[in-house]
Amino acid sequence: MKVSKAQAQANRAHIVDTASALFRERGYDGVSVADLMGAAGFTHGGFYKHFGSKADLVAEAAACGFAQMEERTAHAERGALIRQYLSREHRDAPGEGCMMAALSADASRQPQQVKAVFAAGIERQLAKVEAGDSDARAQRMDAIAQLVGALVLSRACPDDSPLANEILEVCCAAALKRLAEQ
Amino acid sequence: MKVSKAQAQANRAHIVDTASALFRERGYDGVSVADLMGAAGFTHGGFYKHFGSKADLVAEAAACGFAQMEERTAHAERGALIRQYLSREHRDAPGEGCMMAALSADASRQPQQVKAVFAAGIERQLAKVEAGDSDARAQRMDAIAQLVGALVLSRACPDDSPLANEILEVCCAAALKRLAEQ
DNA sequence: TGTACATCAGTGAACGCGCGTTCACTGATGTAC
DNA sequence: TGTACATCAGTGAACGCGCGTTCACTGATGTAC
Repeated sequence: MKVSKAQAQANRAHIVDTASALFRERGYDGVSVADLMGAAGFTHGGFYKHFGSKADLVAEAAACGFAQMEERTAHAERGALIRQYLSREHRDAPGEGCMMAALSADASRQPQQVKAVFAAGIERQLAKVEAGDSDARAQRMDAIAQLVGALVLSRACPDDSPLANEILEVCCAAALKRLAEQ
Repeated sequence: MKVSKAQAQANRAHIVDTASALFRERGYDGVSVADLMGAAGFTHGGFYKHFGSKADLVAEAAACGFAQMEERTAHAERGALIRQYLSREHRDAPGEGCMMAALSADASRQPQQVKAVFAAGIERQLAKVEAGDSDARAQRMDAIAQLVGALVLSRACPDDSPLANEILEVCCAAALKRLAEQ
């Protein structure tokens, strides 16, 4: 049963979108092609009508994840962004959250092609400061590292444990304090 | 060919040690039982004379990795530690490096038992400040998050790329500055 | 506009492969006398 | 101390299973006349 070209294109985008969420939740090795296609509402065989291999999808899903992140944070105020980033909700829903925190470690074991997508995504986060202002760029880089590290560490602790929550609260306070001082 | 009890115990420790390095390099899913046993100098079948399952080893190798980290950093001066932590050498040799940076994301997808080992390891890092001094504890937690985040982000960038190196340098300078101010 | 045919997104069985795990076997170690 | 036997760490073939990938097939879409 063939579908219209427009439908096929929409289905493809839906598969990439589903992959970008599942990969963030379970890691690249934690999602099989059959898992993914099932979650997207298809059978596994059709995957290769859209992608050359699972590895190809990994890079595309990474780009999709970064784009989604950027859309969602485009119009937020900085303090609110920090609070949301280091919230329990964000920690417990990686599938819709930050690519850098969810998949950087996985990306570091992927081909250079995938790492390039991550570097481009990180660079766009840094590019939110005025071009050429190297102090502002450094300050932002430092702030992002602290946020990513705090989220990653909180997620490594037992679910909703005191230490997991303490890390979020303490690092959120520290990040907000630096924002105020800046 | 049986070996002496002392030898068997040493072999077991060697397998755990090898696993703790390989897991940090390739992630939990990137190391098979046969890979590991081969790297340790054995055939795969003997694995189950020492461990109930691969999952059991994961928790034990995590504890071993944290213990190794603690030994290696026990007598270092703080500034030197920061410089070493955010060096290219550390970034490019995760197998002998920080457990938090290499495996926190993997740990977040592992059973609670593994997460408990990570929480205990993180707690021991925090416990290096005077007990009861909550400001010092918070400051240390913040500092650790920034270091872990910087290393994780640098590793996600293409190997030895300008951005990967910039992240290390900028975050190292920021960490050292905060250490001096404190 | 209506009809005949080619296209190709999606299906689901099947492929080889590497995984975690099991097991019969080996032979030096450790023990009982 | 010397001898006979039990133990069990390590070997390597074999197991079932799920993986990524392939392929013959389906049938609505898109196209040619």
